[in-house]
Amino acid sequence: MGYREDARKIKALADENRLAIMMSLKQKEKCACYLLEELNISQSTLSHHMKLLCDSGLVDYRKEGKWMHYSLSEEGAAAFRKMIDGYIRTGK
Amino acid sequence: MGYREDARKIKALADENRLAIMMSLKQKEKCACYLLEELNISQSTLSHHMKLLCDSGLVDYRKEGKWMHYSLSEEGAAAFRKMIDGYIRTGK
DNA sequence: TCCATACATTTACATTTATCGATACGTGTG
DNA sequence: CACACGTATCGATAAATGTAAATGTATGGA
Repeated sequence: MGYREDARKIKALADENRLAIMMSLKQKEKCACYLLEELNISQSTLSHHMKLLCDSGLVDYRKEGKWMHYSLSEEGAAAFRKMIDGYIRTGK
Repeated sequence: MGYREDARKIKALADENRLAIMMSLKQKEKCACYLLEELNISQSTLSHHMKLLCDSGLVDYRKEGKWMHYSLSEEGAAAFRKMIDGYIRTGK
């Protein structure tokens, strides 16, 4: 019936820059200012991308003073994997 | 560096109607005319979606006379899973 | 308290994408 | 060959998305 929510989560990963962010976060937790130096995008654009990734559950955030620290969510990844598998796995 | 190709493949799955198509194909191979009856979209729109899914490698096609038969690709699914895991799996 | 810093939100705009009607293409049938 | 049928492609349009400048908000330091 409603695939909207799943489509929204998948869309969170369906962007070049967000994939680059995920790859960067694989190594370790990073703060927004660090990600901003790695990618060639504006601060507002990065903030937009991080919001989508966090909303999808794939990325966790931790606020420390003025800094936002982002990291991959293992739980989010597990749920994502499971969700994807529900669509691409053959058989019942 | 170049995440464009992966983003394109993920985008193939990032749509409500295409998720519905994948769920339908999970059961068994289906011809386009059958899918057309299941979904509430026009024939040209379905053709567009099927092209994206086939290009991503997630769906195989088989032409039989006038009919196009679509099915999930196990190889495509395996490659997709692996690709996704490369982005969401924590650690190196 | 004033200011600089880090980040989020708003606004506007350009590009991409989903959609459909019309048309073209290919295939089997009479 | 002419036609019907299934599907693909083209052209146009509306909606969604990515982007950045401007502005707002919160935090810490002088």
